[in-house]
This record gives sequence, C-alpha cells and structure tokens, in this order.
Amino acid sequence: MSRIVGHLDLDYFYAQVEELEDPALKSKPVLVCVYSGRTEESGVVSTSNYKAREHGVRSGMPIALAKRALAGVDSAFIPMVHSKYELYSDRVMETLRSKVDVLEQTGIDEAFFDVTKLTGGDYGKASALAREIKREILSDEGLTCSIGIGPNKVVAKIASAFNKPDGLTVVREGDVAGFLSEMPADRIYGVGPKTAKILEEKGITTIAGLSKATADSLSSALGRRLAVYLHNAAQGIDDDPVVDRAEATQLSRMITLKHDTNDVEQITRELSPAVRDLQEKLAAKNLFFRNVSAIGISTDLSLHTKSKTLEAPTNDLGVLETEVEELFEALLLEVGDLRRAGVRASDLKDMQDQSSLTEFTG
DNA sequence: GTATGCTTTCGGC
DNA sequence: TTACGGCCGAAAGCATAC
Repeated sequence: MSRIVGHLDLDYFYAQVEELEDPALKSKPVLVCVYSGRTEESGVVSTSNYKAREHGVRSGMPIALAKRALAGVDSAFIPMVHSKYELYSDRVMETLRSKVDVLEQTGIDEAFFDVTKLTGGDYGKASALAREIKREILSDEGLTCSIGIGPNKVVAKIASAFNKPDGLTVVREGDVAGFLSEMPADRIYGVGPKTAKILEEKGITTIAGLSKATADSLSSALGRRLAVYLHNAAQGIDDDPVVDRAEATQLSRMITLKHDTNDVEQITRELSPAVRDLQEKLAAKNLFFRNVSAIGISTDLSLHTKSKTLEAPTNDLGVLETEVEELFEALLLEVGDLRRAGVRASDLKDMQDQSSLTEFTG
C-alpha cells in the first residue's frame, strides 16, 4: 500500500501564542523578538504575524530594520519567551500523536505524521482526519495550523505551506506532478538561498525545470547526495520514512557578548551561566555527553567551532567548564574578536536505565 | 572500496 | 548607511581501519 503522509505547521507560531494570550494584539503588527541585550534594540525578529509581514517584516530581520519598516504604525514588539511556547507545543504534539500512526516532530511548531494504516491508504479518510486534527487543536488550544497531505514528506511539506494560515491541502498521488510543476524550486526542503542560486545559474528556477535535470548534471555543483535527492524530490519521489525520533542528539546554548572580544577569560565568564544551564538541562534529561564544542561567531558573523570527544561520557559541570575553556583558547588563536559565543554538548547518551556509573568509570 | 568515527560548516525555523 | 538570535539536525570533509 502506498503511504499517506502529513505535515502540520502551527501558523506564525510564537506571534499566534502572544495574540492568544492578549487578543488586543490581533489588530496590529506583532513581532516576537530575540533581544540580544547588547544595545536597547539589538537583536532579530523571530516570528511575526501576517499584519507585520504586510509591511515587509521577515523572520531573522534585525529589530532596528523592522522598526523602520513599521515607522508610524502601531505595533507590538514582544520579547520571545521560549519556555512559554514550548508548553503549547508539547500539548499540541501530544494531541497529534494520539491521532496518527507515527509522529515525527521536526521543530517546536511542525511535525510530519504517517496515517497509512489508520486510513488504509484512503485520501478521503486522511482529509477528514486532517480536518478533525485542525478542529481539535483549535478547540483545545485556540491555535490554528496548516496541514498538507500527500504520498511522502516532500509533497506533504510543500502542501502544508501552499495554503496558509489555517489551510488544508491534499495532494493525491495522481495530482503530484501537476501540483509541483509550476512551483519555484526553492519550495523544496533543502533548497535555500545558496542552492537556489546555484540552480538559477543552471537556468533552473522551477520544480518542473529541476525535474528535467539529471542527477549527474547537478552532482558537481551540489554534491552527489543533494543532487540525487533533488532529482527525485522534483518528481515527487521521496521514500524518507516518518520516524518517531527519540532523544535530542545535541544540546547547545549561545549568547551574545556584551562587547566583541578575543579574551578567553571574558568569554568564558560571560558564557558561564549558559554552560551551567546546559549542564542542568542535560541532568534533567538524564543525558551524558561525550563531545563538547566551543562555538564562536566573529564580528563579521562567520561561524567557527572547536570540538573534542572525551574518553568516556560524563555530565560533570567541572569537566564541561574545563573543556569549554580549553576549546576557546584553541579557537581564539585562529580567529579575531568574537561577537557571540556558545557551547554544545553532543554524542549524548541516555542514562535513564543506568543504575551506576561503573560501566564508564570502571 | 566501504564502513565508521570525528570535526567543522551549513541550512532551516 | 548600518543594522544581526538561538537553537536544531544533518551534510561535508577528512582520517582510519579492514
């Protein structure tokens, strides 16, 4: 039986939550912002409602630029409170999980789901189920979402973005080619600005254009793997399964430094609360780490990292702090002043079932 | 050649 | 005129082992 896959996306999520908690916001542009703390308004827009987007506001835009776009317009600039959105997200995902065969959460506001067994491959049933899911999320949480249904993840994801907000788009197998053909190539997941530019240089701007290109002809510019994926995706072919993802594979924390600096002591001092927060998060999730990274963003916003794999997994704060300091010492020999700094723990091990540390400490 | 492991960078939201 | 976060997963690139 061929698959039926869905993709659900909570509409302009953070801003919608803010509207929900303060309905008076609905009448004006709402911008949920990450304030970096460096100056009064340094930071970026994380999400905005559609009223803000009408004025040209976009995710990732510097706050100062958004202020200019909205000069003279009554607007709400709201600091992002991630933990708040997480509570809504967790409840929505729990609801969704209970109504599908398999759920694969891919972000705080989106998830793929497989309903092949539940619907017996019947698109009519899948469509009715999607409407029911939308209704339930709205009545339980007061949130709207957009859902796409199709034969695989690539099609479902494009479908969920096709009609937003509060949309539902069902693309049956026979309709895939027609649905995709006129779309710009960058609607395909994996085609961002860089890949889109490379494709454009080859005269490819639409999915139809992409579907005519062979994987070989794309390979040298994009790499074999991406070339094959895009060649298939453009024809609506994608056998990537919907999988219930277990634990996170990495956890990280980033901060913006008060001032650009190359001084290890200054950087580790400012980063220290973030390092502790990361360790607490790991401990709360019963996770040990075996790999530690220092992350630096230079004044020109370029990214630099140094990482180290430990002999054995640990969750010790002292070890984490020591490794972070050493990694930054090495990193700072190779780069100039940093604007932002971060720490990442990866190669995580779930210690839930570990009754003692003897396995790792001998 | 292929699998595997590790570090660094990229892309998406 | 410039302006600029904090996460995540995964790919790329390279080395080693068989």
